[in-house]
Amino acid sequence: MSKAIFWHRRDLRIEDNAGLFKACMNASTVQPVFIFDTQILQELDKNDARVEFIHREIERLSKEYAEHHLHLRVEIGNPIEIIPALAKEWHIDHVFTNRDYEPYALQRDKTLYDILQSMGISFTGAKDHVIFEKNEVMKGDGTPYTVFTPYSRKWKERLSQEPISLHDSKGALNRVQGIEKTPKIPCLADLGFEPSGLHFPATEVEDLLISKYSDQRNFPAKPGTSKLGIHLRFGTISIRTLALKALPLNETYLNELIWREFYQMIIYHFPYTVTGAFRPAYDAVTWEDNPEHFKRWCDGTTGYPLVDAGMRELNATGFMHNRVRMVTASFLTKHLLIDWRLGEAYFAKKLLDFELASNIGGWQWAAGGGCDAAPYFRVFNPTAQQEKFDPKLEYVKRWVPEYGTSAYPQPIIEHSFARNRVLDRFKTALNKTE
DNA sequence: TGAAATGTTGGGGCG
DNA sequence: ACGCCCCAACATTTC
Repeated sequence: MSKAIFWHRRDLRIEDNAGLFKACMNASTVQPVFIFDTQILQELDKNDARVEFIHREIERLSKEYAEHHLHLRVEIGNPIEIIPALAKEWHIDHVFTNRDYEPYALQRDKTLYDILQSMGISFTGAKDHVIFEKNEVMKGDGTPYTVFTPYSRKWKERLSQEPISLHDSKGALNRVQGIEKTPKIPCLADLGFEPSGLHFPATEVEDLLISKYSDQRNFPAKPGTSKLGIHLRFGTISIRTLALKALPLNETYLNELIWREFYQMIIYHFPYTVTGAFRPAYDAVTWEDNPEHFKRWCDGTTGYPLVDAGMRELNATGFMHNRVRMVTASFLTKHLLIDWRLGEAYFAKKLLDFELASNIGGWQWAAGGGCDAAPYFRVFNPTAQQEKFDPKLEYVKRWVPEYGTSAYPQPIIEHSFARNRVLDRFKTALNKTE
């Protein structure tokens, strides 16, 4: 008759939840817990929409549990203190959770593991956030891949050998009882946060959108992308469910899910890439870091319409179309010669779907110096990108209504000058360290 | 998951 | 008919 805590973190659902299923199979009492981690919250702005999103999903999750005669316990504070305190209060034998691979989480979970072990309590993680974890798709010689294409080939090969199976965690709830008798959820204000006013994407995605994804995804004016990033980030949809759906429909869409796992694998095996270039020679680049230029990039007033539209979309919605993410990142690093870390931090703050590994990977791809990055001499022409991917200026006009009038600023920098400057600057940096 | 510079080809105008 | 030039259009190379 063992008693367990199931600790929700980035898996805010009861369906197809690997760790929850494991808990229900190994204990007769399973008490679900969620903690608003003040270590994380204190870093954020008061109107950070992601906290609002989590709060909303916690309310939903709590209601779902109530339908299964369980009541989610919600706490605010430091998990390293709260989990052991609850475990003691409830005479818990096991703590189950789903693994989180970010550096902060790994450190936190290691500390908690030691504390619980000293109390005689087991702490067990499950694979839930990815199809294949960091060590499951490796080269023949046992070292990690650093190039996407062969990685994805091996990933798909492995998938064909061990098909995805879903966990009936929802059904398994019927096997267990909880501890809490009533739901109690803090309101957003209790957390010190306020509503953002932003709209959150739906969890549903049409088969048709996935099928058309390859053709439509590059055109930011079209609803070609699924916007499921935030749901994958917080586990309000299951990666297994999504991959099963995408598998027969569109390989290009599936590849995007594989990119996500590729970058998580990279950041685990090469943790220095959180702060430095995958190829360290690129850390020798001398950046301009002009604060006035950075501000105009953030505000979307560079005088390059596609760049400005992208930044304004980000500022207004917490989302930016993927094609435009590449264009804005390229513009900041290569045209303005501003350190990719500044752009990365800005995206981290603004993007609802922010995922550390993907953001780092994407920025290093754009700046050069990443693993499997575009060579530094591939410089996007922001005007040509607009002509190719938003030829009718639909997207531009949506976000930059004054484009084409005298109210719209002149380009902050001339294209061919910037292009020659960045080619020269990178070449110098790379020669220096040879 | 580029773009620009440079090279090649071939059709048409023209003397 | 022929050579020559021009210049799209496409291909290749370079950054």
